[in-house]
Amino acid sequence: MSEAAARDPLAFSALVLALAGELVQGIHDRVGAAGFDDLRPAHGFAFARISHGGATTGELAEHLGVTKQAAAQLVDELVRKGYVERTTHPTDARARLLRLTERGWACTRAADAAAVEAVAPYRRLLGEERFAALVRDLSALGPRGPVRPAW
Amino acid sequence: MSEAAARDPLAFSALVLALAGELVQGIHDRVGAAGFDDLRPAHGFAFARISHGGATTGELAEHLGVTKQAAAQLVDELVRKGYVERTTHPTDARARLLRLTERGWACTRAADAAAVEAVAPYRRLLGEERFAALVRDLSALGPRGPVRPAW
DNA sequence: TCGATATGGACAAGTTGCTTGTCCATCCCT
DNA sequence: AGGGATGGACAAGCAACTTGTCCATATCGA
Repeated sequence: MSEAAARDPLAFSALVLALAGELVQGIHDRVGAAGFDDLRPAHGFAFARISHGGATTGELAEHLGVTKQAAAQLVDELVRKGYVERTTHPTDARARLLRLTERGWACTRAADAAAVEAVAPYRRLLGEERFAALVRDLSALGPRGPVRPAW
Repeated sequence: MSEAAARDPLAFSALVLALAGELVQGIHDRVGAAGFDDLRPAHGFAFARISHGGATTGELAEHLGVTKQAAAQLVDELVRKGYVERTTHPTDARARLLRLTERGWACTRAADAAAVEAVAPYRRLLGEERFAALVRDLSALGPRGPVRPAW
């Protein structure tokens, strides 16, 4: 695949997709092993948004690239499992501000540690210098949009 | 995000995932615009496997990371839409060998062209040299496993 | 060569994570 | 104050998957 990818954009895309899948799976597995085994990757993407100063269900929906009903359903589940709490919104009585509970924060920390471990083999494989260059170039590409594949 | 990604493996993973999503979506949109608008990205991943010398439903299932029932369902749809045909397997009377029809090949060619276009902006952004380095490093990471995110 | 077990695939039913559709309360603008 | 926009809840529907079961054929050991 290595040589093919250099010439074939389709293979290149598959490569990026497969890498993303491995990273997500690797993180998910480790987070599960750390005791948070009642979550799916999508929940982690939600955490990332909520932890960043709180969020409303609508903002979460946009961030995840799904309808707000789907986001509300996901939030329901997180509340029921004790990771998230709905508080009153400071400036909008209609909205509810989502915040992480202590368990939610613990899971976030576990995910951070899991990500370090999941990325480590790749980091080692390339060496620090080439890995840094990879991160730099990927960042330059600056993909923006929902963090979750939308298809 | 650029600077964060350099230090935060979680952000790095999100970056790779978002890029993969953009590439897949970009290819999918262009293939649809080329007249093959009755397909989903998963179908494309199936084409890639079938075009490579044919495949059985079971092999396809493994390649996609789903059960063979799911793969059979997907194949049914592709046959119904005229992209794939089931032929007898040369050495195993139980199995059916899947092959692309002419329409299937046309779609594969369209996907190739679409991938070139979808990748082009990124290629331009980095320049040929850095892009080649990116492909080389990604290839070196050598992710293997189902092409479809399994979660 | 024959019997036991494994494998490819079809058929059926159930699950789930999303969708669209509808409604109400609250906000914002004039 | 009135009217449209927005955040969110409730309900129903759907599509892509799953598990479970069965049959035909293949493979392997005695």
